[in-house]
Amino acid sequence: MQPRTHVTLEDVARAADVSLATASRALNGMRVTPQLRDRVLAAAAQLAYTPNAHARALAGASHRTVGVICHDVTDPYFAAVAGGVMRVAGANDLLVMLASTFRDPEREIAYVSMLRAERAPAILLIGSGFEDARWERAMEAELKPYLDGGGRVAVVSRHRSLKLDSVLPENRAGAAAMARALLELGHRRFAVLSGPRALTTVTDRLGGFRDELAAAGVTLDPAAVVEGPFTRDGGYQAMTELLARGLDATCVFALTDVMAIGAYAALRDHGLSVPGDVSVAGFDDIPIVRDLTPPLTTVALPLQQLGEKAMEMALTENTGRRRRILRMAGEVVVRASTAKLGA
Amino acid sequence: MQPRTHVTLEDVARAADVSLATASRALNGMRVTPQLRDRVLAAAAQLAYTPNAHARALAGASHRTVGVICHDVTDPYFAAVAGGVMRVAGANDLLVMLASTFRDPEREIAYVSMLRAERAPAILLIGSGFEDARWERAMEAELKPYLDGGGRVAVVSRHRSLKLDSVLPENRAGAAAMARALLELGHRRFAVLSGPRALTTVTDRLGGFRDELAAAGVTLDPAAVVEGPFTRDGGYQAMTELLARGLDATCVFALTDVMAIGAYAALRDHGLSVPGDVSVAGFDDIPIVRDLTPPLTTVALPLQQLGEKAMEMALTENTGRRRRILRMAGEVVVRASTAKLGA
DNA sequence: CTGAAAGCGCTTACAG
DNA sequence: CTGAAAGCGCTTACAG
Repeated sequence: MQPRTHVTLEDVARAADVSLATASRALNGMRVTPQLRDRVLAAAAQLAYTPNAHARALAGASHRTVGVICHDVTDPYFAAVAGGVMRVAGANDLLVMLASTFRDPEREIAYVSMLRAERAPAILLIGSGFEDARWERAMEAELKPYLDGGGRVAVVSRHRSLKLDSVLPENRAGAAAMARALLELGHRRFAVLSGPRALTTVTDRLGGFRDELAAAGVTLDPAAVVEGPFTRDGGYQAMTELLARGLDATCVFALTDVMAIGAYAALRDHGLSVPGDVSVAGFDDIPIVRDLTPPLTTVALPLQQLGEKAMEMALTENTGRRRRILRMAGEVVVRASTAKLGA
Repeated sequence: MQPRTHVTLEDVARAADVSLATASRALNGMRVTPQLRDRVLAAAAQLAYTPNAHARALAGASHRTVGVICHDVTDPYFAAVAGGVMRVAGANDLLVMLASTFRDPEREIAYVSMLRAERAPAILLIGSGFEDARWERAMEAELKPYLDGGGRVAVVSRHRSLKLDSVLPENRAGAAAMARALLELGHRRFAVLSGPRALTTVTDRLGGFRDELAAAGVTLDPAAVVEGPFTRDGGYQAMTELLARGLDATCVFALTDVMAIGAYAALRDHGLSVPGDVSVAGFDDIPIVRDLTPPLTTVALPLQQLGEKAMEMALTENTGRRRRILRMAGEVVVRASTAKLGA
């Protein structure tokens, strides 16, 4: 911005007829004679003074703006988590810089770099990491100096390689629990709407689901696992593809609620009913799935809490000698989208 | 953050054996002998140097972080608009500081103040303003010095009193068009799920709807207008209240899609079907309403564009002598939630 | 093209 | 408690 007429501390000090130091102290609530304090405050108000946050940060005062990087604010999953982050941030008088990578790994690294430049006291990384060695190295190259400089980083739902304080939804266990619940309902033939294999969330959920089925003697046909983007349209496409291949399953497990929503639409467009013709299950429990018809069976994650805990973690010093990991369990919620099959 | 070991420009200059000025110029892509430039870049990379954004801002370089204030990131409406904002911001290498007021007027003003302190080159206010004289005065007291200091402000869907560059959805016209569409379908008895009267969006949409009905000789019974928060649960409560009063309408108009979603749930819980027992219409066309059962009739607003245009407006100088206003029309999309009544 | 130096607006030891 | 002064890390006229 082209500063034109910015009121500075010096203006306030002059108006109150005190020194710069006294004006600064009065404004920051440090010990100052009440009389002087009042004069300073009055002058500041009168001049509509706002301190320059950059000057403060440069001069050593702590900066109250934290950075949050997510894939896409538009996605209900991230919106819910971000909501939790902002709640805690607001309660702590912190401003949040929220960046959307739109799932571009390069951009994610660029944002960390910008946040580093901003000297944000904390950075939150929300969302699944990429399983890509080159990306990991580049990310570490950014994070390392940031951490060395005293920066705090916390992560929600990340990959194993970055050794950071983390809030981890129990994706594997949640998917396994879903497998059991579905088996319990009598299903034996499954299909999966999967996301990009490069995402750790995908490998965890898919692995947990498949292994639990295997433990029950049910094998998941690789041809019944279709990959698509982690979006509503990705779910639509994947479901359509599955249908084109000749769906041979009584139940479709979408690795994400958002994908399940797309699957609903694809099934509807093909004249198939849920759960009459095929059952559908999801993962996450984003708020809207309760309002779908039928309400979606899913693995409920405490989404808002995920964000709150990560923010709290980043705000509190890690006194121990190793990284902190907070695991958050998911809970299967059986709703009307999954049919109980007769014996 | 307690800076411990921050690499500074001086470190880079020393490592490259050049002056501070040359290091700065090389890093900022200004004319420098290729040889020196290479040395500086190499040193910077080697040291993992990141410039201190605060120092740059203080020294007069423009700051690349803009501020966005919305009511609630969690709300699909704001998420969609914010998505548009972030797209344009990302394309311009801008970082976005996104704040959520959670609909607290005080907090909104506090955020503007913080953004002002950050010397953000632009501030976007997303969402309906409050029709409250005290609040307006306080807001103006923050905004005025910010604008005088060269700050840019653009607003999406705001109130009339703040004379700012604005992107305005045509709420009144959209609601009127919806009234016509509903009359066209044969409806004559209406109810409205309204939001807080203090929001300008509410007065516009409600007014447009009511006036258009009146023009057709249909009066909207005041008792058929129920007020609730602009949330899913607010819609649920309002619809429930309406039912308790003894619903005497063939069609319910929710001033917001999010409220309509709550209304669906309330109707379902009362064993009423849409549109069999009662028709429902909304406003906004948030992405999810296409996937509801039945898909919702609504006034479609170009949500992402609202955000994009506002960001573009804030990024481009207002050369004229008066504020810019960009009106964005809504379009009625009739889907399956509204029945056609026989003659 | 390059460098020495001033200055951006604060905070905080350091004296008094 | 108060004030003069140094310093935070850059950028940018101003000389050369």
